[in-house]
Parts: sequence; C-alpha cells; structure tokens
Amino acid sequence: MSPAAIVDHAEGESAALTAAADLFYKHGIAAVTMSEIRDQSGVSLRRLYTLYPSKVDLVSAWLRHRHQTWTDSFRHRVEQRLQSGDVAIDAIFGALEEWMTETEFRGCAFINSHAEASKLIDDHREIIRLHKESFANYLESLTSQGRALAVIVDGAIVQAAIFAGPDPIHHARHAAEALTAAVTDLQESADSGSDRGLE
Amino acid sequence: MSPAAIVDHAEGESAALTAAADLFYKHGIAAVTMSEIRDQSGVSLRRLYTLYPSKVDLVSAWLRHRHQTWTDSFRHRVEQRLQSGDVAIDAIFGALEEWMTETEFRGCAFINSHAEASKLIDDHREIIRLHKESFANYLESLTSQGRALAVIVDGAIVQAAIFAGPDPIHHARHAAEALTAAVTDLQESADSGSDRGLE
DNA sequence: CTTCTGTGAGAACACCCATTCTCACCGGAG
DNA sequence: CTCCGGTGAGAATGGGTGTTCTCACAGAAG
Repeated sequence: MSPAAIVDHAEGESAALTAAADLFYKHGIAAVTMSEIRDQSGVSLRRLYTLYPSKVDLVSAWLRHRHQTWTDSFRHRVEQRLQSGDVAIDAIFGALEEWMTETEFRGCAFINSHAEASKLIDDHREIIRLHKESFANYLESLTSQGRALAVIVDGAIVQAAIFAGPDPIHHARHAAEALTAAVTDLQESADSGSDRGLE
Repeated sequence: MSPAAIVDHAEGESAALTAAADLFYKHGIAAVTMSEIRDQSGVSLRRLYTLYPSKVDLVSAWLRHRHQTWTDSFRHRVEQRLQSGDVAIDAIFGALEEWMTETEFRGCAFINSHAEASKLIDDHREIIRLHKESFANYLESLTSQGRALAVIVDGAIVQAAIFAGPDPIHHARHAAEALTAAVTDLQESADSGSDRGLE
C-alpha cells in the first residue's frame, strides 16, 4: 500500500477520463463509443471496464470531473479579474467571454447533456442540477441578483453555442448591467454611477 | 390531379409528422426509432420512407414544422395578452409561463436538438439558427432590447427544463423588467409605439 | 376475368455498439 | 526455473437500428 501502489492503481484512469471528457464534450455522450475512447486514450477496453464498469459510470465520472475543473477554472478567472480591480459584473462576464472564445467551446456540457434526455439516468440529472445550483450560488456570493444573473448567463452560453459570434455575451452583459444598476438605483443613489460605455 | 388527389398524396403525412414531433420532442432525436414512429402513427415503414426518404429528412421536416407551430402558438398567446391590455413584457412572459407549465414541456426543441451535436446535419443547424433569429426579431418588434431579451428568455427556457419549478421564469421576468426599465428611464417617458408583428 | 400499380406487414440486410471473452504474454513469487 | 494473476489486443456476443426487400393483396383499368 505504498503511494506508488495508489498511482499504479490509478494508471490510465486519468488518461481515460481526459479522453472521455474531450470526446463527450465535443460530440455529445451518445455519439461517442467506448472504442473511440480507447483509441484516443490508449487505455484498453478491458482496463476501461475495470476502471468504469459501464459507460454510464464513465459518464457519471466525467460530469463530476467536469463540474470540478470547469468551476475551478471559472472561479480562478473571476478572481484574477477581481484582483485586477474589476467590478463583479465585469469579472464575471470577462471570464465568460474568455471561456466562450476558446476554439473548443461548444456550450455548457451540463446543458448539452441534459438535452440528451432519455439516455440520461436520474443520477446524471441530479449532477446537472447540482452544477447549476452551485453556479448560481457562486454568482449570488458575488452580486446581489445572483439567480437572475444565472438565467442570463445560461442564455448567453446557449446562444453563443448556436450563433458563433460575440453578440450574445454582449447582450447578456448589457442585461446584467441593467439588472444590477436597477438595484443600485434602489439602494440609494449613492455616488453618480456614470454609465461607462456598456457596449 | 384533383384536390382529392392532393389529399390522397398527403395521406398519412400529417399522422407521421405528428407522431414524429411528439416523440422527437419528448425523447430527443437519436433516441427515437423509425419503428416507434410507425407504431405511434400507424403509418407503415414503407410509406414512411416514401414520404421521407430518410430519418434526416423527417427530422428536417419536423424542425420546420415545429418552427411554424411553436411560433404561431407563441405569437397568438402574446397577442391575446396585448389585446387584454398587457404591456409587452407581461405579454411575453405570460405567454412563456403558459408554455412552460404545460405538462409536456421539455425545453426548447431547437436548443435540445442543437445539443445532440454530431448527429446534426448542417441543414439542421441552419434551421435552428433561423428559428432563434426569427424569435429575436419578433421580440425586437415588441420591445426595444429585443436581442438582450432573447438571451434572457433562452436562459429561462433552459433552466425551466433543468429545474422543474417556476423560479427561472420569475428571475427572467425580473431581469427583463430591469432591462426595459433602464431603457425607459433613458428614453424619458415617451409613449409606447405598438409595433405590429413583422414577417 | 386479367393485369398492373401501389400498399401494409413484417422479414431481411448491413451495419453499429456496449459489453464480454479468448489467448498469448509479462512480471513477480516461490 | 515454474506458476500465476493481471494485462493488452482484438475477436465474439447479443442486441439494436436505419433502410430495403418480399410477398400477398386490394382496387382501378382494360
């Protein structure tokens, strides 16, 4: 039971999950075969099935893994911007835009998976709900109006996947600014928020 | 070539399309087999394939049909509310809420289809884009900020499909009101020009 | 009546895929 | 050295699916 043993046991696991993540995200769950995952990962079918007893288990592992990595990456980007002096809305939408302009961007893995309706097990639906719930909570910790902001962001993600351009995210940012500005107005006039170019 | 002949030629076509529409929307495209469409419609496989040479053609016909029927239904609901004196935002979100609370609601057929990525032909992607484009144009004819509103609405649809409750649509309406309120502020009071539907 | 066209019912075909199995092989244990 | 558990490569299995084909039949035309 040395540390090396643990590494040994996990051998190929990370390669398999990485390949699965790449393929599932790019092509959708149903369109990817176990053989393709073997080809891309170099992990044999036999080992694949000892690591994940069925494709369902692999999908499940992918969704959990995706939740972790995506959340980490997004929060990291947001926090970087916050430390650069960005206000919350700018940090959030800057991070989103950065993600959406990646060449591999194909929308939200969880929304996409949810659309493959009948093939999903209840287990998967639960992970999807939890991811969206977690994301909304995070936005809520950054701004008031977090739930409404989450709706806007999901709309932007979906439209960015359908139309390839940058318009959806700009419209979303515009809506988000109106949303938070309205609250700011209510919250006392305070200083005169000179509307920066909302572009 | 009497009118009866035309009817004869179309015999079963409507039944086939109705069944396909129901099944595709409920279960997703890939999950529905031609045999299931035959069983539910009563149209034999042979006739099915003379009407639609391949499943791809049937999917294509469904998307076009869905665009028509959904758009008609939505506009009808909106116009009813407008005539009842609702302001544009209330008419739009009232119509949406009515749709989303139907028991068969499973999100937007176009967003869902788009998520089944690799199985879609370019033809289908184009229909999906056109539908969203058309919808945004319609919102734009009803309110200023139509594009941003379209983003919010898509977010609400997606979240309503994931979470079953009414919260997403309420958050969306809240955001939409903030959006138009902000513009109204800028535009001074002014009167509301009632745009007739275009197209 | 016969002939021809088009149909329904369903078998047949030609794939594809998740999952399992075979078998030769390799490294460690005794 | 032999023995053995676990492995990779890939074939086999069992089931499913889009599409086509067979065949018997119904009805219009001659």
